Amino acid sequence: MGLYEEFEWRNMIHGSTEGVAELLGAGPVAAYIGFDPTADSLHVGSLLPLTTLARVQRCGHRAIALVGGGTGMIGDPSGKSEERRLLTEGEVARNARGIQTQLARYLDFGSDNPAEVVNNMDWLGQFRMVDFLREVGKHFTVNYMIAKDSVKRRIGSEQGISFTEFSYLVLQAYDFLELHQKHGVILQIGGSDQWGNITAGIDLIRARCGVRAHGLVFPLVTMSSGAKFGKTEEGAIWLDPRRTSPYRFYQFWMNTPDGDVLQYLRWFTFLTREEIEELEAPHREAPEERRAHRRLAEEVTRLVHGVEGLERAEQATRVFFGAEIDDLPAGEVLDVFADVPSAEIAKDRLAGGVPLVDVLVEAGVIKSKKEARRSIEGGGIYVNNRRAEGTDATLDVGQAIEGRVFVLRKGRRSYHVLKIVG
RNA sequence: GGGGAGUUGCCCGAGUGGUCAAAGGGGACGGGCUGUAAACCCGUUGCGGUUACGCUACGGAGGUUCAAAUCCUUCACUCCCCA
Repeated sequence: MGLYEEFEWRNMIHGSTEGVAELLGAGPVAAYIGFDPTADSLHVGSLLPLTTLARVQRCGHRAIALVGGGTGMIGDPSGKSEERRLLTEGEVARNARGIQTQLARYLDFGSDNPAEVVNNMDWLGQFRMVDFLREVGKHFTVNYMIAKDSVKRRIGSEQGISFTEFSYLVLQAYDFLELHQKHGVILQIGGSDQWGNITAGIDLIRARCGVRAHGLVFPLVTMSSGAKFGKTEEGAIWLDPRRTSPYRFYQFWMNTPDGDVLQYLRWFTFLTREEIEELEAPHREAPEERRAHRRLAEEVTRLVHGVEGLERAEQATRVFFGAEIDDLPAGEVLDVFADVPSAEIAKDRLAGGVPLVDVLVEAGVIKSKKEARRSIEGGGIYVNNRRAEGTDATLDVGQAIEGRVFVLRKGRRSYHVLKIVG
Protein backbone atom coordinates (compact mmCIF):
# COMPACT_ATOMS: atom_id res chain seq x y z
CA MET A 1 0.00 0.00 0.00
CA GLY A 2 1.31 3.41 -0.93
CA LEU A 3 1.55 6.27 1.50
CA TYR A 4 -1.47 8.06 0.12
CA GLU A 5 -3.68 4.99 0.37
CA GLU A 6 -2.32 4.43 3.85
CA PHE A 7 -3.29 7.97 4.81
CA GLU A 8 -6.65 7.55 3.20
CA TRP A 9 -7.80 4.51 5.11
CA ARG A 10 -6.41 5.91 8.30
CA ASN A 11 -8.69 8.89 7.76
CA MET A 12 -5.84 11.33 7.80
CA ILE A 13 -6.61 13.43 4.80
CA HIS A 14 -8.54 16.51 5.66
CA GLY A 15 -7.38 18.37 2.63
CA SER A 16 -4.67 18.27 0.03
CA THR A 17 -3.52 19.91 -3.13
CA GLU A 18 -4.51 18.31 -6.37
CA GLY A 19 -2.19 15.57 -7.53
CA VAL A 20 -0.72 14.54 -4.17
CA ALA A 21 -1.82 10.95 -4.68
CA GLU A 22 -0.08 10.77 -8.05
CA LEU A 23 3.01 12.49 -6.67
CA LEU A 24 3.37 9.99 -3.83
CA GLY A 25 2.62 7.08 -6.10
CA ALA A 26 5.28 8.05 -8.63
CA GLY A 27 8.27 7.47 -6.37
CA PRO A 28 10.06 8.67 -3.25
CA VAL A 29 9.66 12.36 -2.46
CA ALA A 30 10.84 14.54 0.39
CA ALA A 31 8.21 15.82 2.82
CA TYR A 32 8.37 17.91 5.96
CA ILE A 33 6.34 18.65 9.05
CA GLY A 34 7.05 21.50 11.43
CA PHE A 35 7.03 21.39 15.24
CA ASP A 36 6.65 24.53 17.35
CA PRO A 37 8.99 24.96 20.29
CA THR A 38 6.30 26.29 22.62
CA ALA A 39 7.46 24.00 25.43
CA ASP A 40 10.54 21.88 26.06
CA SER A 41 8.57 18.71 25.49
CA LEU A 42 6.01 17.60 22.97
CA HIS A 43 2.62 16.47 24.21
CA VAL A 44 0.06 14.08 22.82
CA GLY A 45 -1.23 16.85 20.57
CA SER A 46 1.97 16.43 18.55
CA LEU A 47 1.61 12.72 18.29
CA LEU A 48 -0.31 12.75 15.04
CA PRO A 49 2.28 14.82 13.16
CA LEU A 50 4.92 12.59 14.70
CA THR A 51 3.40 9.30 13.59
CA THR A 52 2.61 10.82 10.23
CA LEU A 53 6.19 11.72 9.64
CA ALA A 54 7.26 8.25 10.70
CA ARG A 55 4.81 6.79 8.20
CA VAL A 56 6.31 8.96 5.48
CA GLN A 57 9.68 7.45 6.22
CA ARG A 58 8.43 3.89 6.57
CA CYS A 59 6.85 4.14 3.13
CA GLY A 60 10.22 4.94 1.64
CA HIS A 61 9.90 8.69 1.35
CA ARG A 62 12.31 11.18 2.85
CA ALA A 63 11.10 12.60 6.12
CA ILE A 64 12.24 15.95 7.43
CA ALA A 65 11.24 17.32 10.79
CA LEU A 66 11.51 21.04 11.13
CA VAL A 67 11.92 22.55 14.57
CA GLY A 68 10.64 26.09 14.58
CA GLY A 69 13.48 27.71 16.50
CA GLY A 70 13.13 30.79 14.30
CA THR A 71 9.40 30.93 13.78
CA GLY A 72 8.98 30.20 17.49
CA MET A 73 10.49 33.62 18.12
CA ILE A 74 7.52 35.13 16.30
CA GLY A 75 4.45 33.02 17.11
CA ASP A 76 1.95 31.43 14.77
CA PRO A 77 -1.45 33.15 14.93
CA SER A 78 -3.15 30.10 13.35
CA GLY A 79 -5.91 28.80 15.53
CA LYS A 80 -5.19 31.38 18.22
CA SER A 81 -7.81 33.92 19.16
CA GLU A 82 -5.39 36.13 21.03
CA GLU A 83 -1.96 37.54 20.65
CA ARG A 84 0.57 35.43 22.48
CA ARG A 85 3.33 36.39 24.84
CA LEU A 86 6.70 36.31 23.14
CA LEU A 87 9.03 33.65 24.45
CA THR A 88 12.53 34.80 25.23
CA GLU A 89 15.35 33.78 22.96
CA GLY A 90 16.65 31.47 25.66
CA GLU A 91 13.29 29.81 26.15
CA VAL A 92 12.87 29.16 22.46
CA ALA A 93 16.37 27.77 22.14
CA ARG A 94 15.92 25.50 25.13
CA ASN A 95 12.52 24.30 23.92
CA ALA A 96 13.91 23.69 20.45
CA ARG A 97 16.69 21.55 21.87
CA GLY A 98 14.25 19.55 23.97
CA ILE A 99 11.97 18.87 21.05
CA GLN A 100 14.83 18.01 18.77
CA THR A 101 15.98 15.30 21.16
CA GLN A 102 12.49 13.92 21.43
CA LEU A 103 11.95 13.82 17.70
CA ALA A 104 14.96 11.60 17.41
CA ARG A 105 13.06 8.82 19.19
CA TYR A 106 10.44 8.54 16.53
CA LEU A 107 12.42 8.76 13.39
CA ASP A 108 15.07 6.51 11.97
CA PHE A 109 18.40 8.20 11.33
CA GLY A 110 20.46 5.10 10.75
CA SER A 111 18.98 3.47 7.70
CA ASP A 112 19.84 4.16 4.07
CA ASN A 113 16.88 6.53 4.06
CA PRO A 114 17.70 8.58 7.13
CA ALA A 115 15.36 11.18 8.47
CA GLU A 116 16.59 14.68 9.06
CA VAL A 117 15.88 17.29 11.69
CA VAL A 118 16.41 20.92 10.79
CA ASN A 119 15.94 24.13 12.73
CA ASN A 120 14.67 27.16 10.85
CA MET A 121 16.63 29.43 13.17
CA ASP A 122 19.59 28.40 11.04
CA TRP A 123 18.31 30.37 8.08
CA LEU A 124 15.75 32.76 9.51
CA GLY A 125 18.19 33.89 12.18
CA GLN A 126 20.69 35.06 9.58
CA PHE A 127 18.34 36.85 7.28
CA ARG A 128 18.78 40.61 7.14
CA MET A 129 15.46 42.34 7.39
CA VAL A 130 16.02 44.51 4.33
CA ASP A 131 16.92 41.48 2.26
CA PHE A 132 13.97 39.52 3.55
CA LEU A 133 11.52 42.25 2.67
CA ARG A 134 12.98 42.57 -0.82
CA GLU A 135 13.38 38.89 -1.64
CA VAL A 136 10.43 37.34 0.10
CA GLY A 137 8.03 40.10 1.10
CA LYS A 138 7.69 41.31 -2.42
CA HIS A 139 5.94 38.08 -3.37
CA PHE A 140 3.10 38.60 -0.93
CA THR A 141 0.43 41.24 -1.17
CA VAL A 142 -1.13 42.40 2.03
CA ASN A 143 -4.44 41.64 0.34
CA TYR A 144 -3.39 38.00 0.13
CA MET A 145 -2.26 37.92 3.73
CA ILE A 146 -5.36 39.44 5.27
CA ALA A 147 -7.51 37.02 3.31
CA LYS A 148 -6.06 34.09 5.28
CA ASP A 149 -8.46 32.80 7.92
CA SER A 150 -6.04 33.00 10.81
CA VAL A 151 -5.33 36.64 10.07
CA LYS A 152 -8.88 37.57 9.08
CA ARG A 153 -10.29 36.33 12.34
CA ARG A 154 -7.79 38.31 14.34
CA ILE A 155 -8.31 41.48 12.35
CA GLY A 156 -11.98 41.25 13.22
CA SER A 157 -11.18 40.86 16.92
CA GLU A 158 -10.96 43.69 19.38
CA GLN A 159 -7.38 43.01 20.33
CA GLY A 160 -6.26 42.90 16.72
CA ILE A 161 -3.03 41.31 15.60
CA SER A 162 0.48 42.60 15.94
CA PHE A 163 2.65 43.14 12.92
CA THR A 164 4.87 40.41 14.38
CA GLU A 165 2.27 37.66 14.21
CA PHE A 166 0.87 39.07 10.99
CA SER A 167 4.24 38.41 9.40
CA TYR A 168 4.36 34.81 10.54
CA LEU A 169 2.81 33.45 7.39
CA VAL A 170 5.62 34.77 5.26
CA LEU A 171 8.26 33.18 7.45
CA GLN A 172 6.70 29.75 7.27
CA ALA A 173 6.25 30.16 3.52
CA TYR A 174 9.92 30.90 3.29
CA ASP A 175 10.77 27.75 5.26
CA PHE A 176 9.07 25.68 2.62
CA LEU A 177 10.99 27.46 -0.10
CA GLU A 178 14.28 26.99 1.72
CA LEU A 179 13.63 23.28 2.25
CA HIS A 180 12.61 22.95 -1.36
CA GLN A 181 15.78 24.53 -2.61
CA LYS A 182 18.25 23.00 -0.18
CA HIS A 183 16.65 19.61 0.49
CA GLY A 184 14.39 19.03 -2.48
CA VAL A 185 11.28 19.04 -0.34
CA ILE A 186 8.13 19.04 -2.44
CA LEU A 187 5.43 18.30 0.15
CA GLN A 188 4.49 19.92 3.42
CA ILE A 189 2.23 18.10 5.83
CA GLY A 190 0.52 19.56 8.87
CA GLY A 191 -2.64 19.92 10.91
CA SER A 192 -5.66 21.41 9.21
CA ASP A 193 -4.98 24.76 10.90
CA GLN A 194 -1.76 24.92 8.90
CA TRP A 195 -3.46 24.96 5.51
CA GLY A 196 -3.08 28.70 5.03
CA ASN A 197 0.61 28.63 5.92
CA ILE A 198 1.22 25.68 3.65
CA THR A 199 -0.46 27.18 0.61
CA ALA A 200 1.50 30.38 1.16
CA GLY A 201 4.67 28.31 0.82
CA ILE A 202 3.37 26.60 -2.28
CA ASP A 203 2.61 29.97 -3.85
CA LEU A 204 6.05 31.27 -2.96
CA ILE A 205 7.76 28.24 -4.49
CA ARG A 206 5.75 28.64 -7.67
CA ALA A 207 6.67 32.31 -7.87
CA ARG A 208 10.36 31.83 -7.17
CA CYS A 209 11.06 28.47 -8.80
CA GLY A 210 8.18 27.86 -11.13
CA VAL A 211 7.64 24.51 -9.43
CA ARG A 212 4.39 23.05 -8.22
CA ALA A 213 4.82 22.01 -4.60
CA HIS A 214 2.18 20.20 -2.60
CA GLY A 215 0.43 20.27 0.73
CA LEU A 216 -1.54 17.80 2.75
CA VAL A 217 -3.32 18.40 6.03
CA PHE A 218 -4.75 15.95 8.51
CA PRO A 219 -7.84 16.66 10.62
CA LEU A 220 -7.79 18.12 14.07
CA VAL A 221 -7.82 15.38 16.67
CA THR A 222 -11.16 15.52 18.40
CA MET A 223 -12.90 13.64 21.14
CA SER A 224 -16.47 12.50 20.74
CA SER A 225 -17.22 14.09 24.11
CA GLY A 226 -16.35 17.48 22.72
CA ALA A 227 -13.59 17.96 25.26
CA LYS A 228 -10.19 19.05 24.07
CA PHE A 229 -7.91 16.19 23.16
CA GLY A 230 -4.86 15.72 25.30
CA LYS A 231 -6.03 17.76 28.24
CA THR A 232 -6.99 16.21 31.56
CA GLU A 233 -7.82 17.72 34.93
CA GLU A 234 -4.15 17.42 35.79
CA GLY A 235 -3.11 19.26 32.65
CA ALA A 236 -1.62 18.25 29.35
CA ILE A 237 -0.35 14.75 28.67
CA TRP A 238 3.31 15.13 27.80
CA LEU A 239 5.62 12.77 26.03
CA ASP A 240 8.42 13.48 28.48
CA PRO A 241 8.25 10.85 31.27
CA ARG A 242 9.45 13.43 33.77
CA ARG A 243 6.33 15.46 33.09
CA THR A 244 3.81 12.67 32.61
CA SER A 245 4.68 9.28 34.03
CA PRO A 246 4.33 6.27 31.75
CA TYR A 247 1.56 5.07 34.04
CA ARG A 248 -0.50 8.23 33.62
CA PHE A 249 0.27 8.22 29.93
CA TYR A 250 -0.98 4.64 29.63
CA GLN A 251 -4.07 5.51 31.63
CA PHE A 252 -4.82 8.48 29.40
CA TRP A 253 -5.20 6.13 26.46
CA MET A 254 -7.10 3.55 28.48
CA ASN A 255 -9.67 6.25 29.25
CA THR A 256 -10.29 7.10 25.61
CA PRO A 257 -14.05 7.35 24.97
CA ASP A 258 -15.39 4.21 23.31
CA GLY A 259 -16.37 6.04 20.18
CA ASP A 260 -12.85 7.31 19.56
CA VAL A 261 -10.78 4.21 20.09
CA LEU A 262 -10.93 2.75 16.60
CA GLN A 263 -10.01 6.05 15.04
CA TYR A 264 -7.16 6.56 17.50
CA LEU A 265 -5.77 3.14 16.65
CA ARG A 266 -5.60 4.27 13.03
CA TRP A 267 -4.05 7.59 13.86
CA PHE A 268 -1.62 6.82 16.61
CA THR A 269 -0.43 3.26 16.09
CA PHE A 270 1.45 1.41 13.40
CA LEU A 271 -0.84 -1.59 13.56
CA THR A 272 -1.80 -2.83 10.15
CA ARG A 273 -5.21 -2.55 8.67
CA GLU A 274 -5.86 -6.24 9.37
CA GLU A 275 -4.80 -5.97 12.99
CA ILE A 276 -7.05 -3.03 13.59
CA GLU A 277 -9.99 -4.57 11.79
CA GLU A 278 -9.66 -7.63 13.98
CA LEU A 279 -10.17 -5.45 17.01
CA GLU A 280 -13.30 -3.81 15.64
CA ALA A 281 -15.87 -6.53 16.19
CA PRO A 282 -14.87 -7.33 19.79
CA HIS A 283 -14.82 -3.63 20.53
CA ARG A 284 -18.35 -3.11 19.26
CA GLU A 285 -19.78 -6.25 20.79
CA ALA A 286 -18.06 -6.18 24.15
CA PRO A 287 -16.78 -2.69 24.82
CA GLU A 288 -16.56 -3.49 28.51
CA GLU A 289 -13.65 -5.83 27.85
CA ARG A 290 -11.80 -2.88 26.37
CA ARG A 291 -9.50 -4.94 24.29
CA ALA A 292 -9.12 -2.16 21.77
CA HIS A 293 -8.44 0.34 24.56
CA ARG A 294 -5.76 -1.88 26.02
CA ARG A 295 -4.14 -2.38 22.67
CA LEU A 296 -4.16 1.34 21.97
CA ALA A 297 -2.62 2.16 25.35
CA GLU A 298 -0.06 -0.58 24.88
CA GLU A 299 1.04 0.48 21.43
CA VAL A 300 1.26 4.17 22.11
CA THR A 301 2.98 3.73 25.46
CA ARG A 302 5.56 1.43 23.91
CA LEU A 303 6.12 3.91 21.11
CA VAL A 304 6.67 6.82 23.48
CA HIS A 305 8.20 5.19 26.55
CA GLY A 306 9.70 2.01 25.18
CA VAL A 307 9.20 -1.52 26.42
CA GLU A 308 10.36 -0.74 29.94
CA GLY A 309 8.05 2.22 30.23
CA LEU A 310 5.18 0.07 29.08
CA GLU A 311 6.04 -2.62 31.61
CA ARG A 312 6.17 -0.07 34.38
CA ALA A 313 2.81 1.29 33.34
CA GLU A 314 1.24 -2.14 33.15
CA GLN A 315 2.64 -3.22 36.47
CA ALA A 316 1.37 -0.05 38.09
CA THR A 317 -2.01 -0.60 36.49
CA ARG A 318 -2.22 -4.10 37.94
CA VAL A 319 -1.44 -2.78 41.38
CA PHE A 320 -3.74 0.22 41.23
CA PHE A 321 -6.69 -1.74 39.96
CA GLY A 322 -5.98 -5.00 41.71
CA ALA A 323 -7.19 -5.48 45.24
CA GLU A 324 -4.43 -6.40 47.65
CA ILE A 325 -1.26 -4.53 48.05
CA ASP A 326 -0.17 -5.53 51.53
CA ASP A 327 1.33 -8.77 50.31
CA LEU A 328 3.48 -6.95 47.80
CA PRO A 329 7.13 -6.54 48.79
CA ALA A 330 7.77 -3.02 50.08
CA GLY A 331 10.44 -2.53 47.45
CA GLU A 332 7.98 -3.18 44.69
CA VAL A 333 5.41 -0.89 46.26
CA LEU A 334 7.93 1.93 46.32
CA ASP A 335 8.80 1.17 42.74
CA VAL A 336 5.25 1.22 41.48
CA PHE A 337 4.47 4.35 43.45
CA ALA A 338 7.64 6.12 42.44
CA ASP A 339 5.74 8.80 40.58
CA VAL A 340 3.37 9.45 43.43
CA PRO A 341 3.90 12.17 46.05
CA SER A 342 5.58 10.82 49.13
CA ALA A 343 6.17 11.88 52.72
CA GLU A 344 8.01 10.47 55.70
CA ILE A 345 7.11 9.76 59.26
CA ALA A 346 9.38 9.05 62.22
CA LYS A 347 9.21 5.54 63.61
CA ASP A 348 8.98 6.74 67.24
CA ARG A 349 5.82 8.67 66.53
CA LEU A 350 4.10 5.55 65.34
CA ALA A 351 4.90 3.67 68.51
CA GLY A 352 1.68 4.43 70.31
CA GLY A 353 -0.39 4.86 67.18
CA VAL A 354 -0.85 8.20 65.41
CA PRO A 355 -4.31 9.53 64.53
CA LEU A 356 -4.94 8.88 60.86
CA VAL A 357 -6.46 12.32 60.52
CA ASP A 358 -3.19 13.97 61.51
CA VAL A 359 -1.18 11.81 59.17
CA LEU A 360 -3.39 12.61 56.21
CA VAL A 361 -2.88 16.31 56.68
CA GLU A 362 0.85 16.07 57.36
CA ALA A 363 1.46 13.87 54.35
CA GLY A 364 -0.40 16.35 52.18
CA VAL A 365 -3.17 13.96 51.22
CA ILE A 366 -5.78 16.37 52.52
CA LYS A 367 -5.61 20.05 53.38
CA SER A 368 -7.38 20.19 56.73
CA LYS A 369 -8.29 17.85 59.53
CA LYS A 370 -11.91 18.72 59.18
CA GLU A 371 -11.89 17.69 55.57
CA ALA A 372 -9.94 14.57 56.49
CA ARG A 373 -12.64 13.56 58.93
CA ARG A 374 -15.32 14.18 56.36
CA SER A 375 -13.49 12.09 53.81
CA ILE A 376 -13.14 9.21 56.23
CA GLU A 377 -16.82 9.42 57.10
CA GLY A 378 -17.69 9.41 53.43
CA GLY A 379 -15.62 6.29 52.92
CA GLY A 380 -13.05 8.01 50.73
CA ILE A 381 -9.86 7.15 52.59
CA TYR A 382 -7.90 3.95 52.23
CA VAL A 383 -4.76 2.70 53.91
CA ASN A 384 -2.96 0.08 51.84
CA ASN A 385 -6.12 -0.13 49.74
CA ARG A 386 -8.31 -0.95 52.73
CA ARG A 387 -11.03 1.52 53.53
CA ALA A 388 -10.40 3.39 56.77
CA GLU A 389 -13.16 2.88 59.31
CA GLY A 390 -13.99 5.75 61.59
CA THR A 391 -12.43 9.13 62.18
CA ASP A 392 -10.62 7.88 65.27
CA ALA A 393 -8.55 5.35 63.30
CA THR A 394 -4.85 5.34 64.05
CA LEU A 395 -1.73 4.17 62.27
CA ASP A 396 0.95 2.05 63.84
CA VAL A 397 3.95 0.16 62.59
CA GLY A 398 2.07 -3.11 62.58
CA GLN A 399 -0.08 -2.00 59.66
CA ALA A 400 2.82 -0.89 57.51
CA ILE A 401 3.93 -3.01 54.61
CA GLU A 402 6.99 -4.88 55.87
CA GLY A 403 7.02 -2.32 58.64
CA ARG A 404 8.39 0.20 56.15
CA VAL A 405 5.74 1.94 54.16
CA PHE A 406 2.08 2.90 53.99
CA VAL A 407 0.10 3.60 50.88
CA LEU A 408 -2.47 6.29 51.60
CA ARG A 409 -5.23 6.76 49.11
CA LYS A 410 -8.01 9.27 48.76
CA GLY A 411 -10.83 8.45 46.40
CA ARG A 412 -10.13 6.22 43.49
CA ARG A 413 -6.84 7.42 42.22
CA SER A 414 -5.13 9.89 44.48
CA TYR A 415 -2.23 8.05 46.09
CA HIS A 416 0.44 9.11 48.56
CA VAL A 417 3.29 7.06 49.89
CA LEU A 418 4.30 7.39 53.52
CA LYS A 419 7.72 6.03 54.38
CA ILE A 420 8.76 5.19 57.90
CA VAL A 421 12.15 6.59 58.84
CA GLY A 422 14.41 6.66 61.86
C1' G B 1 -16.46 66.98 33.93
C1' G B 2 -21.89 65.55 35.54
C1' G B 3 -25.27 61.49 36.97
C1' G B 4 -26.20 56.35 38.20
C1' A B 5 -25.11 51.08 39.41
C1' G B 6 -22.03 47.75 41.59
C1' U B 7 -17.74 45.05 44.55
C1' U B 8 -20.65 38.47 48.58
C1' G B 9 -17.50 31.98 49.46
C1' C B 10 -13.22 28.50 43.81
C1' C B 11 -16.82 30.91 39.93
C1' C B 12 -21.82 32.88 38.88
C1' G B 13 -25.45 34.77 41.96
C1' A B 14 -29.48 35.68 46.10
C1' G B 15 -29.54 38.20 50.49
C1' U B 16 -31.44 45.47 52.86
C1' G B 17 -30.27 45.14 61.03
C1' G B 18 -31.00 39.62 64.57
C1' U B 19 -33.56 33.01 62.81
C1' C B 20 -26.55 34.18 57.92
C1' A B 21 -20.85 30.40 57.84
C1' A B 22 -24.70 33.24 54.14
C1' A B 23 -30.39 30.55 49.35
C1' G B 24 -29.72 28.63 44.34
C1' G B 25 -26.62 27.07 40.33
C1' G B 26 -21.81 25.66 38.37
C1' G B 27 -17.22 23.57 39.51
C1' A B 28 -14.39 20.57 42.70
C1' C B 29 -14.00 16.48 46.03
C1' G B 30 -16.02 11.84 48.08
C1' G B 31 -19.59 7.70 47.69
C1' G B 32 -23.02 4.50 44.67
C1' C B 33 -24.04 2.25 39.85
C1' U B 34 -20.72 0.57 35.83
C1' G B 35 -16.51 -1.41 31.94
C1' U B 36 -10.78 2.19 35.48
C1' A B 37 -16.53 4.63 30.33
C1' A B 38 -20.63 7.97 29.42
C1' A B 39 -25.18 9.15 31.64
C1' C B 40 -27.45 9.02 36.28
C1' C B 41 -28.16 9.02 41.80
C1' C B 42 -26.47 10.46 46.85
C1' G B 43 -23.23 13.27 50.09
C1' U B 44 -19.58 17.11 51.20
C1' U B 45 -17.63 21.80 50.00
C1' G B 46 -14.05 28.42 55.72
C1' C B 47 -10.67 26.76 59.96
C1' G B 48 -10.15 24.36 64.90
C1' G B 49 -12.98 20.96 68.02
C1' U B 50 -15.86 13.97 69.05
C1' U B 51 -20.33 17.33 70.47
C1' A B 52 -21.16 22.06 72.94
C1' C B 53 -18.77 25.84 71.05
C1' G B 54 -14.92 29.16 69.38
C1' C B 55 -12.36 31.78 65.56
C1' U B 56 -12.00 33.95 60.66
C1' A B 57 -15.23 35.73 56.51
C1' C B 58 -19.46 39.22 52.57
C1' G B 59 -13.70 45.13 48.33
C1' G B 60 -10.06 48.15 52.39
C1' A B 61 -10.25 51.33 56.84
C1' G B 62 -13.22 53.50 60.54
C1' G B 63 -18.09 54.35 62.95
C1' U B 64 -23.53 53.64 64.78
C1' U B 65 -25.97 49.50 67.52
C1' C B 66 -27.06 44.86 72.72
C1' A B 67 -26.53 42.93 67.51
C1' A B 68 -24.19 44.60 60.72
C1' A B 69 -23.14 41.12 54.52
C1' U B 70 -27.23 44.38 55.60
C1' C B 71 -27.11 51.46 58.39
C1' C B 72 -23.33 55.82 58.26
C1' U B 73 -18.32 58.00 56.85
C1' U B 74 -14.20 57.41 53.94
C1' C B 75 -10.71 55.10 50.48
C1' A B 76 -9.91 51.80 46.32
C1' C B 77 -11.61 49.37 42.08
C1' U B 78 -15.40 47.94 38.13
C1' C B 79 -19.46 49.00 34.96
C1' C B 80 -23.34 52.12 32.67
C1' C B 81 -25.54 56.81 30.98
C1' C B 82 -24.95 62.16 29.71
C1' A B 83 -21.16 65.81 28.04
